Amino acid sequence: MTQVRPMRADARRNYERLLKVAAEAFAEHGENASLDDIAKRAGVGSGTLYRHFPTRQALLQAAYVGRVEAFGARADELARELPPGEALMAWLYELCVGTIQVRGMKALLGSAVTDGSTAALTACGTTVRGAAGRLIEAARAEGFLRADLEPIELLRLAHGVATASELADGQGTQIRRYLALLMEGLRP
Amino acid sequence: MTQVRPMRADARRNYERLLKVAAEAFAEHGENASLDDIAKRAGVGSGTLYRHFPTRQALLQAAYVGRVEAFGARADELARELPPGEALMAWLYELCVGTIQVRGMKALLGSAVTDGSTAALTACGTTVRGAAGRLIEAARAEGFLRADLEPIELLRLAHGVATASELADGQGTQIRRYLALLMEGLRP
DNA sequence: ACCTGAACACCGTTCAAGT
DNA sequence: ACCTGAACACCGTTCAAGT
Repeated sequence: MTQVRPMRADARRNYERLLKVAAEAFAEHGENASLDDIAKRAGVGSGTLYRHFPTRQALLQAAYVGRVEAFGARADELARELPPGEALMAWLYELCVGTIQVRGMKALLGSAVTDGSTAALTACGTTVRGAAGRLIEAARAEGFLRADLEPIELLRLAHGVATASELADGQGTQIRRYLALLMEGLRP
Repeated sequence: MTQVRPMRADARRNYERLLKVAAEAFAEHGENASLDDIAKRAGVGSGTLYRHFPTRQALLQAAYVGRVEAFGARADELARELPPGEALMAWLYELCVGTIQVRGMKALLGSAVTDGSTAALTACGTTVRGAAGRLIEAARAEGFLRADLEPIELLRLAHGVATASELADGQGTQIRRYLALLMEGLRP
């Protein structure tokens, strides 16, 4: 493993300010928020932004890792509170809500379940696939889910449900309905 | 009704060249193809492009109306050739393939089934909703489809299936599978 | 009536100069 | 080692001048 030397104090400060501002900017303007604007608002030169985050995806990912990991933790929480079928359903619902309502999240979660994704993105992908895998296994054991469905496939279909619901009214009012229709087709 | 005066010869020539070039450009670069580039390739000033097509959506729509109408005609063709359930399935399949493979089409079909769409876009929406409506009614009469599903909702869900399949491998190899899973959940 | 293309504002990205 | 910001290439959109 390559040891990561601690950042110089000013570098670390800039890094964190960039993340904070980026999260705000993506939330406000979506995944295409101006990078130049983010740098300016963080009080750094644009070169500094590129030094820390070479691509837009890298910044987007860094800005939202926390939220993605929260989804992972939430899966286990729901697994403790609810019976398997309901836990899976509740988690997918929350995931879809986040996909639509947290602007920028859709792009991130989308590429997290895309076939040829970069290694960097796989961090989010691993988290979310792991969480889904645990819920799915339990739901399957109870006969709520057919056997021939990979976790990543269910995540893609849920992403599709979020997309469909977004087309409906931009909010998430149809998520429950569309999710129920989908799950109906995924029974054993 | 407002009578539309015929265009001046040079205007009509430019209009058609723009459409032709735009269809190529969108197919090649997707819905965000450079408008400036389209104008240049069509041999007109950028102002001329804006005169004919005030927004990107207007150009996208004009460039692909033909294809959308072909989907409408194709629905009736399939209805004649196949039993209702299969006709609906086959049509949705072709629609999903188009959504993924014809770059730029996804944006257009998406906004055609979006809740608060502009009047201009509703042209595509009307065509595609009408076609879906006819197929759905027949499939429902034969007991292939639950009663509480609007045509536009099925179109949104199909759009979701296309999205999910796009995440899988960028091609359409998973469309049939995901569509089958969806339809399973839409039975009466 | 219609077209042209310069002009403006904006954005992403790179890199030489600076500390 | 890290930061800055000017510089470059590109894009969307408008509009005065031209036919």
